[in-house]
Amino acid sequence: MSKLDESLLRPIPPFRKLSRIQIREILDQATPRRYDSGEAVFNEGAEAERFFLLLDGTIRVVRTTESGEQVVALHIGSGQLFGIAPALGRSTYPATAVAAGECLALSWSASLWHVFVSRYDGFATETYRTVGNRVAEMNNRIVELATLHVEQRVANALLRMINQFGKKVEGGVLIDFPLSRQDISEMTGTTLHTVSRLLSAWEKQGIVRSGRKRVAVTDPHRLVLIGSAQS
Amino acid sequence: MSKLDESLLRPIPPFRKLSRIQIREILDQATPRRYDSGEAVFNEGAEAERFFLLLDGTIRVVRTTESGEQVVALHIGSGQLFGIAPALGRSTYPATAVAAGECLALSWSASLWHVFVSRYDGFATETYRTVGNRVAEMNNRIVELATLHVEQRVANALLRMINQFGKKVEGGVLIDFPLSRQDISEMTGTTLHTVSRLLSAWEKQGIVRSGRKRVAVTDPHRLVLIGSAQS
DNA sequence: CGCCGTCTTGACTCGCCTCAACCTCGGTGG
DNA sequence: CCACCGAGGTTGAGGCGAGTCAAGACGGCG
Repeated sequence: MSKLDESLLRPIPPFRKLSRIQIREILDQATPRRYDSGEAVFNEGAEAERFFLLLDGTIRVVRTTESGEQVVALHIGSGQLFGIAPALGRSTYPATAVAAGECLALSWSASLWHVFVSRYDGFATETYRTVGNRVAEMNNRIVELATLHVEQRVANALLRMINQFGKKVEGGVLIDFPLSRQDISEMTGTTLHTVSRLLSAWEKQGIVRSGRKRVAVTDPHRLVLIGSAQS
Repeated sequence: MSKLDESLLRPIPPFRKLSRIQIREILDQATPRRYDSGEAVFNEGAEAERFFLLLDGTIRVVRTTESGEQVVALHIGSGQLFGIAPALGRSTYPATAVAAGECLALSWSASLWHVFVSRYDGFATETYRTVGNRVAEMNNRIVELATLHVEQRVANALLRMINQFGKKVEGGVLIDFPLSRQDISEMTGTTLHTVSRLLSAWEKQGIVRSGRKRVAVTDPHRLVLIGSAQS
């Protein structure tokens, strides 16, 4: 196994205050691994034996209902910790993490969590800041689901995606990982049919351009209007 | 100001491992206060200067959309910490906390948070366990809102309420704080009209008994069936 | 006693889900 | 190299769940 470079962790908030030596320690305990598109990193309900840091790619966090429907809880981008059940005193993962596109992640044994927290200055604080952001995001989704119409929810979901994972291309911003109509419907609590209809309509109006598992937004401002249209 | 009794905090998880002397220290720094029904403890967006422990009553945590609609994020029962923005690295409260019925709470300056965490064994761990539970609950609500019908969501909301705040009375379990149709609709993302119709129908079937700001469940089992009815 | 907040109930409407059929494209194997 | 196949996407028709509009009853509090 080739040695991991210290510069990998340097810019990531939880590790920002650490010395080169400390980062070396942390890296030496990490297990790197590649995941194929669609592969599960861990499964809902499984023992939370490890926690993860995504180095490259995008992770989709999914929950499955008893009746087999899927709901996308959130997406994780590179540089973010995930699977941090140990941080919240849980012994099992609350959701399934699936690689959306090819991914590269480090992982550590869950038993190291409290070691990191107590030994490394700023690690806990920064990590809980991340948790706080996710909680805030979840709260917003609850409010959205409870008050907005499907059209607005889909518009907002796309806007969130381009903010988090947008990549500038000529004539717009591309969501930089494979994203099907079905995926979007699972993020917004609707059906792939309705999403397809909306994207078709928006394409005609020049707001988005989309294809097989690919969505680019060409006119974000119009989407903002749609997403916040009152009543 | 009369001295608070140490036995108040003893049974509460974050303080369970502490000595009598430590609890005394903590109590001496606390400010107790009573809140009238409907009074706000703190407001969404305000500087998070204090964090709270609810000693008695029930707190409703509410978010307001730009268009003025309200969404109930969760309810807090006695013995729970709330307004713990500092724990998640936030400097403002993400939601408004309103007393549902008369309440009594202690509060501490936010600057004491990191003191508590570092000085008192088990405080951090137990608190983050609480956060974990709330995150799990939020996740469940997202899944519910995204996949279930209104009838099922209302049934599940009532079940959650009787589990958390239920009080046995003859012929059923009463939700032990004032809860209007409007409140229930704000918890489930629907309208007070629909909630009223559902409760009327359930009352005819002998599943609930309800009145002005009062709901009691007489047949929880039937509600469970309604709440998980497939398709 | 009168008023206002809460609750109820009917009638109507429409957003979005369901059902169904078909299209398109990329990958695979003969 | 081409034919096939299946996953993903599109689009129409129809129906119903639940929101909106509207009117009135109930009941607690000042």
